[in-house]
Amino acid sequence: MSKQFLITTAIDYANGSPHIGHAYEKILTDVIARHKRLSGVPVKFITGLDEHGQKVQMSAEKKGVEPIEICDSLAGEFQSLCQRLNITNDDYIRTTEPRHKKVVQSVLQQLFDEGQIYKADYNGFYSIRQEQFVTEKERENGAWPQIYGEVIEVTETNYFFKLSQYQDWLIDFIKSNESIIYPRFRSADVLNFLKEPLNDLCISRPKERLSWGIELPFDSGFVTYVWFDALVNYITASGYGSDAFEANWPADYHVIGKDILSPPHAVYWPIMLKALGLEMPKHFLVHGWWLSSGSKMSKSDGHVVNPLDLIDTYGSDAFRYFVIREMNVGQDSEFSLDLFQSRYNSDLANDLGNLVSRLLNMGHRFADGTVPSSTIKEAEELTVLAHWSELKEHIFDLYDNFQFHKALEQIFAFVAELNRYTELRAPWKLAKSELDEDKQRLATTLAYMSEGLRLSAVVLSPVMPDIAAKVLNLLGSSSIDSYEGQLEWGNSLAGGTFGEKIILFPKNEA
RNA sequence: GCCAGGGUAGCUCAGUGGUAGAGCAGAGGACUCAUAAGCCUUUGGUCGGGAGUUCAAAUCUCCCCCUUGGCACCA
Repeated sequence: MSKQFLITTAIDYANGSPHIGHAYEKILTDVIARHKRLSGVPVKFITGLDEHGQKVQMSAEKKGVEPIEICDSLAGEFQSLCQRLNITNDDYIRTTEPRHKKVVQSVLQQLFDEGQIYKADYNGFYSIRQEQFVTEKERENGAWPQIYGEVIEVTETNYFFKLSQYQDWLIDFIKSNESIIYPRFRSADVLNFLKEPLNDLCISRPKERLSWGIELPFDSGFVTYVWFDALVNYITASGYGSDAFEANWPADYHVIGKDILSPPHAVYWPIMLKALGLEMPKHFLVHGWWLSSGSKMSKSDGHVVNPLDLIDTYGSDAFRYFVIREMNVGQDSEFSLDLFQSRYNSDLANDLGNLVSRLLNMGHRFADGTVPSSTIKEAEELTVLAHWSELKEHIFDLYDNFQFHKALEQIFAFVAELNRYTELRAPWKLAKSELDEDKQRLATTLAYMSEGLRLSAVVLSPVMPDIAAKVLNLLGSSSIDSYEGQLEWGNSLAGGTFGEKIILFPKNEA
């Protein structure tokens, strides 16, 4: 089995409902996965849910239910989000699954046997109310802030992972693999963090404090805590311990938010893998956040609009288009209903959707519903061909370098070119002419509009899979599962049947 | 406080040394196949502030301001 392209999202934490950040990360990862598949690369795409820990246990107690009930419910919500967004993940890993527990315990046992995990006392200040340790840094003028309630000094025994011995190795590794973190400037955060000596990592919690977790295989009085649970999901889902693992690992991209790069993904995780003798992931793709100063956006009525509601109102492809078009991967981005509607109306409805409408209408009216052949090539056609040639040249470079916002901008500049071409040719005028050359121009114009739209649909496929398929069907063609042979300008649509006229992006009266 | 990202037209953003750009919004026009869409033309910016380097700075250097993150046994 040859190596697959392995791409993962961070797994979501089961302590709240999905929001736009969760949706974005999945869409971004899905776009990359789809693009790779269309490029002919076998892909394994993993996402999932992180279910253990204090917060889940506490909210279960508060609600008077078992923790797993909360997790099941949230797993349903997150998986349903994936469906609504048309996410093509190949696996959905939940950290409460037996396969995961098995892997976690196996790696913990291995490291314990090798002496890389040891037992030690931890002395610190513990807030009974918050059920967590607090640090000296949080003390204000010698007193603990009120939210912590009573704070007592306690000594607790725990297990520690020998993180610190790998510090020099990690610094060297990151410095000598500059491209591992995208965008690169994020490496500075990690190296900055690594300037201070690392402490060994506390990886356990006594069961009296936390029972909702995976038991340490070598001490039933403890569960493992966060890192050796959540991060390990990546190798669990890659089939660690089975033959499949070879074909999957290492990850090509871990797609994560900027908040969890350092230290979890860029420090703990590489060191854990190093200690286990496994290969390093090839890249971390670090995205920014959606800023929603406009999250309470409806000025007139003051209602708070949940961005995820837009999926149902406008369709998943419109939502996918918006987040991919607006976000410069790595930077933060602004979200507002106005911005969404502006993109929807002008790019999707007016430019793309309307172009499809006018083509279908004219195709039935002036060409008996059959896609004509192009028979002539004059200046107008040459301009369109040149534009496509230019776009074809750059579009995949942009995709491969995560410049999706620019890629979409350029695809829609090409759609605008098709609108411009249509105006120049004015097929509605040509249709009134009896001249043979005008009939040829008319046929050619409809053929060019069709072919231009076909090619647009092809390159839009990773971002708007449903719309791309619909457009191709309306042109009498069928949806694609590979770019191969699809990118050349030609006459392949000729003779096909135009679909019935349809509004691809209806404008909602608001 | 330290480190990093961002601060460019009303809005969202491109643009890293050589006469300020795009899309949207606004204004005007011709057209009519189309989702009152599209097309053409056009208004609009002392490029966060200040100083410096240079023949030339949005772009390089320094200082400052605003903003978003990181520097937590936080997920």
